[in-house]
Amino acid sequence: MQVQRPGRTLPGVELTTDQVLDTLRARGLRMTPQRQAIVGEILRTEGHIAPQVIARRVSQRMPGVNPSTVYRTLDLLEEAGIVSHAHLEGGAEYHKADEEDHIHLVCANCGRQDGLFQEEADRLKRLIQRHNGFHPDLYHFAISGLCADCARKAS
Amino acid sequence: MQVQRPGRTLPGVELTTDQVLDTLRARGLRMTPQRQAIVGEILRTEGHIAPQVIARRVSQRMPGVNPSTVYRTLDLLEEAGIVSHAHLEGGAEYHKADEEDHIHLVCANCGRQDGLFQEEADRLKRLIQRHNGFHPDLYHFAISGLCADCARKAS
DNA sequence: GTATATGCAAAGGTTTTGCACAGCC
DNA sequence: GGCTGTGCAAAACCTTTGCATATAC
Repeated sequence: MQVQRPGRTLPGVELTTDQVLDTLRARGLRMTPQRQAIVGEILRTEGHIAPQVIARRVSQRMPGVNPSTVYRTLDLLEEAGIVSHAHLEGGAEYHKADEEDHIHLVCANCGRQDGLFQEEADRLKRLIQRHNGFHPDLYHFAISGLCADCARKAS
Repeated sequence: MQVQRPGRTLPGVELTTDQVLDTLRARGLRMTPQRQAIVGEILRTEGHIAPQVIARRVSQRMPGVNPSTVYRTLDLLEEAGIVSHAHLEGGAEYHKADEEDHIHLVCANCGRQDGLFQEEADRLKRLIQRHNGFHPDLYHFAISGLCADCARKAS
């Protein structure tokens, strides 16, 4: 039984830099080298990544890129529906919007991350909806807890 | 069907300043006027409260109390198991540890807050546990979404 | 050419830390 | 009296904003 990463890159839903470029152009926005680097960093990341980490990595590849550019680009990519953010222990982190069906399970002890499958997520959602008709967005906050290994050690 | 607040102060589980004092003493810690004010603010709050808000309210009642004292006290109260923090949209917020059975449902649109009942929470927990034996702590992060009213308006 | 993006610098906000003094036990 | 706790000030972060300059289209 493997835990670590679900690795569920749905075939055909893979986002490319070209698609991003098209989406930006359609909105009258421009694809600059800086944006390419930022988008590339996110596309290359499986799961989520914090703005500061993006800023650090991007400025390694392309020295001089300012953090403010990263933050502005993230806002813009989110408005364009290309990325989304979720709240994890250390703050907001970003991920490809097409990975949104990924509910973050984070082990509070070892930091290991896992994700629920769509079917499991749907069942959770239905259950919560029964409470006063609340429509949950289970992707927006992580779910903290203990992974099986850490839970075993703890007990 | 009332949504707003569940108001579930379990009878008999009410935490008092005296109990807090005992817990601190047992650890060789002291009860100062500042700590009394901070603890009082948390006890008086139903649900959760942000550190900055505690700092503001406390310094209104007792001018001169420094934010750093608030942060240090919160850390200490959390270590002592008196309070816990949960992550909401605006960052970490604190609540009495004995209110931990309160899962935060937060409407992303109107900010309205609601909570799941113990039974509902248990069912969610069991469902998630089936995934790789992950033991979720559903109180640590809020659950974002749309309340019934906002969901209706949105559709 | 022109509107959009970027870098830079500064400001804003929250949280942490070091240190001398105050005060609880 | 001694150890714990506090205020103050500064620093450390992260993030936002204004503005002049650069650049994608």
